[in-house]
Amino acid sequence: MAKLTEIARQAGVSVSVVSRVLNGDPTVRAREETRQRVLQVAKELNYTANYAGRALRLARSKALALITPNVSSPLFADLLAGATQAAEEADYTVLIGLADTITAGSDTLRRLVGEGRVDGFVLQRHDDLSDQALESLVANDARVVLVTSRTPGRRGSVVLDDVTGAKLATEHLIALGHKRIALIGGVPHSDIARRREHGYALALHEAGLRRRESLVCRLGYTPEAAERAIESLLGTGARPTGVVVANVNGAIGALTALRRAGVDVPSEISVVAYHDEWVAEHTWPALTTVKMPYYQVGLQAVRSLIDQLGGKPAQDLVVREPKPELVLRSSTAPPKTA
Amino acid sequence: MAKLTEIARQAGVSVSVVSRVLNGDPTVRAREETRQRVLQVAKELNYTANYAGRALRLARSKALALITPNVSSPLFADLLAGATQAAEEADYTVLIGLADTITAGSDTLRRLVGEGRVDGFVLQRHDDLSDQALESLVANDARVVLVTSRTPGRRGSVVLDDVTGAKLATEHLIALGHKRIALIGGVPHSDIARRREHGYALALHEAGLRRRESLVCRLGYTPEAAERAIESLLGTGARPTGVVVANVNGAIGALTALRRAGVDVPSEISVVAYHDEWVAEHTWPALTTVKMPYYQVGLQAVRSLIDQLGGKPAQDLVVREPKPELVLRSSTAPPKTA
DNA sequence: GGGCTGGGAGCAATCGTTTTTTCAGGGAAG
DNA sequence: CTTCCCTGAAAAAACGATTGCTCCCAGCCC
Repeated sequence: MAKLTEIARQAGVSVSVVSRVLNGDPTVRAREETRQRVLQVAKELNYTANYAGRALRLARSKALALITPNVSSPLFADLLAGATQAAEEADYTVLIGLADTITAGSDTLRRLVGEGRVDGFVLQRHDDLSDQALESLVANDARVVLVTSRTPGRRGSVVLDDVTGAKLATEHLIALGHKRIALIGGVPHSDIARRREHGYALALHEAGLRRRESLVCRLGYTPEAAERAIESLLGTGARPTGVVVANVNGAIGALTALRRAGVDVPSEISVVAYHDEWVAEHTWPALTTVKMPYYQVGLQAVRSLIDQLGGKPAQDLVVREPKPELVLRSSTAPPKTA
Repeated sequence: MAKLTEIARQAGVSVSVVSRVLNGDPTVRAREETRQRVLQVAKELNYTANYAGRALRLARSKALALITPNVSSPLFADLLAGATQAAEEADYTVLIGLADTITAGSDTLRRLVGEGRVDGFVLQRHDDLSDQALESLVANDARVVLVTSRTPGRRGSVVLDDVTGAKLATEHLIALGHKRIALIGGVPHSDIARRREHGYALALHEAGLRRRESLVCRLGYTPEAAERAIESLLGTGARPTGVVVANVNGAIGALTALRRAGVDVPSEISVVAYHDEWVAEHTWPALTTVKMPYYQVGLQAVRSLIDQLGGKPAQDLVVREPKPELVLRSSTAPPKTA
């Protein structure tokens, strides 16, 4: 690879001039002619700045890590795409870290920033990771932006408009005429789960429907949890006619459990899922979902993190645009008139 | 962050001694006592080597990039897990790059290695990426290991035992008594698709069954492609009673198309998918699949890449262990006796 | 003609590691 | 009493890019 010295030699100037010209330093004092020559030689030699040299000098890696509990979700793909876009705009590189290798005692995150490999984190925490556990993972002065979840304190965050999204899903069932609507939500201590439950409750309240505690399950977002939730809901005396599942993977599990129990969807029970992904189109029946703007979350999170690195205070943002969108498929229908 | 000089000062020795002690340099000459003191101070100060300084000096980043067309697949998650494991063993870091941002003219990959951000690539190419296009993406002297696919020439590769896997899937249908077995395969020019088709053909041949060209579709691995394939298969005079779909996502699309056409699975047509993932358990009917050892591919690929970085020649490997495994679910059954 | 200004460009320090080279002192061999 | 070698450790030279300074020179005013 061509180095600065090489370009300087061929252009007949000193390295400092080359560096300044290439970085567009406004304080450079060089004739236009010289500037062009430098640019020309750099292009000919196909120059790319050595990353280590720059990072060493600037004490900045211009890289950030996106930490997630699971990469294998189309939702994460969206988030990643947004993050990558924002990073590119600011000439940053995105590393991806898997949170399941980052257990409580792990110092992976500390090392990442300690070694200067990354300047900061965008962190999507697992539902089970408490605020304290989170703090124990990252160095005190590390720059962090949490996505989809919040944490009290000085870390930044970018979350979805969970209230509106969950409300939209619930309102869809209400509009169809459902009165007994269950919620299969996240684990109780999660702030995400609380917001979604709030949206659900809000929709019921505004429609003048009673919210029954027996219709709310809080077992988590996995298909297995949703299967157990369905079993429990079917066991109760007054079955729901509609179910809001606060996660699309859970909804897939719910469909499986309902099928196994011989309950037809949507004629006996309607199911609407929070989050949209391609597989929702291929379930049986195809899932009606609420699509949330994950791309935007990734985009904002990285922008916010870069702002933070630039010295601005951490922010807590809510992504409201584009708005949550109902994707109508075949898993919802009016309830059978009793 | 503590630096070498700081440790040296506190331990009362020079930086060079600290560096060598910390790196376990066998040629270091220091009294055991001195060595212990250095180690002690380093631990107290919680020292982590600055990555940029080291990379600059060694002209090695100790990082490698895993490039993939889509992260959002459980299969990729397996691959990643294996790759991460192998990387960790050798003290390397894994970056993930998205291939869809890497179009033909893109210099992303060149820059990655040109800037010295990574030492080499593990590359999972999109089915449509030809050998030439691939070569145009990476610098000539870049170290590359291709996964699941091969390329002629000096790049390394690690592939699945596609022949055995596809053969296993086909043999399962044969064992159930099927005689008219279709294949929904990959695009024609792909080496992966060719191997899988070969496995399919081999199974038929060994069972003394005729291979009919009309029963082989080569449209690719997407759900949409498989839907079209099903439509075309159903339109032919002599319908198959069993279908091998060379990719699980395709199989999901196939189930959708069959359902739409009113064809019952498995009573009218059996479907077996290549690759296993969690959602296969939640389709209707649940998909019988062949599970392939992706984790091992990731593991071997990174090991092979690191070997290559160490100066060993590139290798072409086939992962045969653990063996392809048939996961029996509900999408396959004996054919209706005509 | 001396001092000042401002344009044009180079010097050299610096970032944190690694690694080669050098050096001082002491003990053993001749 | 030299001469050598060995031990233990320090000094110094990279690696490549950035940036505050310095230096030089021409022109201009007084």
